[in-house]
Amino acid sequence: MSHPVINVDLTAKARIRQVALELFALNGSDGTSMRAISSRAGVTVGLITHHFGTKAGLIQAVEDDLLDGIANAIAYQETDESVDGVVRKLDQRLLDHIDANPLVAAYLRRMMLIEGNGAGADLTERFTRMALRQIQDLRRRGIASTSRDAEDQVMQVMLVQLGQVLMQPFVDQIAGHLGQDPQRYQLSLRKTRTT
Amino acid sequence: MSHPVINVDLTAKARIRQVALELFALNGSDGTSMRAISSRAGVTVGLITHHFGTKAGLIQAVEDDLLDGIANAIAYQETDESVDGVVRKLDQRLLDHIDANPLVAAYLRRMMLIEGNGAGADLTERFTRMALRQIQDLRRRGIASTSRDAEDQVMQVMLVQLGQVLMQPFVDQIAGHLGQDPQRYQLSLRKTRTT
DNA sequence: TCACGCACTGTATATTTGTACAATATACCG
DNA sequence: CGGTATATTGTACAAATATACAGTGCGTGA
Repeated sequence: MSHPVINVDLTAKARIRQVALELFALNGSDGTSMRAISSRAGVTVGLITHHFGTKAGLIQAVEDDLLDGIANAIAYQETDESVDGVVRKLDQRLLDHIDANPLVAAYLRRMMLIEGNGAGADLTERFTRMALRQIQDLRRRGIASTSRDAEDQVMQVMLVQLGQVLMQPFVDQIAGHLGQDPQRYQLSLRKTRTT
Repeated sequence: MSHPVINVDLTAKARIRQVALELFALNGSDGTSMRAISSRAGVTVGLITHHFGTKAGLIQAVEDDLLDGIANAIAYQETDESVDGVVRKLDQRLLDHIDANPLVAAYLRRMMLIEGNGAGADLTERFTRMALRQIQDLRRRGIASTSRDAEDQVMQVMLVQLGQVLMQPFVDQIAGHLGQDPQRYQLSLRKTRTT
């Protein structure tokens, strides 16, 4: 109920993006009006169109930011040396980043799981390509296993790691309705290759 | 592009419900206007309000129908006798029914995975309670294992069976973007009880 | 100082939405 | 046949929406 929760440390443009991500993740981009964004960000609607042109432009900007954040999170870091531990580190960094940014998780969930055909397909494709690029980068540096092909490794991290994160609220919800402790139930995914 | 694909065998009321489910599953209930429904169903907007009162009433009716269909599909049938095979049969019937009604799967996916807080929470709760009722019915008839508690069995079927169905498009989509054969990758879920 | 660019505001507009309602056709029952 | 309930239409309306645009304030560099 505390609507004008605005972070004055950010520029108006950044604040708009931040609020937009929040509302998009919560209610979808279709379900959030520019007026709702402007009101929560403490600006006028006109400023949004000034900075981002159109609503589609704002969505684009939000997704660019989101993907940049993930790319940075899972990028190569100097501390990565050992060949075998690096894949586990990659997985962990992705999970940490999503854990630290629940709005990112919610947005990805909405887009990747539901809007598979349509608006979300683009984001899913960009995410997939980005992950593939990062893994190929690690391979070029000789610090990611090359025993399996890169595509297989991408499927692994996206389905198993990301998939579990995306599904967890579903588990919690059902456990809640059954009066069970959600902590006791965790979903473990594995991709089975039917050769 | 063949918009007026109307099934004249159905009453207008049933046709409205059918078209509504289709559009709701595809674009969400917020994303589909009553005019879009009326146009595809070959009726006027007024008729929808006449039959269902309001848009919320239509959504309610669509979900009632959907849950009824599932309840019938997984209900006790005379052919069920053996104690051990009946749980597998229950799983299979749920999968068959969802397989035969992809729109139901799409609607459930949207509601249960995304709108967990909000509109979809109600449907998820109703679904969960219905599943619990069915399993308790089987137990009362003595044809479902009572070694585990019913809640555990519900979690099993909902997370493992339903969860896999809901996630499959996600797998296919990523595999498609990686140029892999989606058939080769299947997601297998299992719930781990961290006691 | 002044002119220019940028952030920002407020208003106007056309479109879409859900709902309400009066009017008409149709079927059904005595 | 007559009449009443139900199915169906068409129109009207207020609210919300995205976008466009003309204007205002302000800092910065020449």
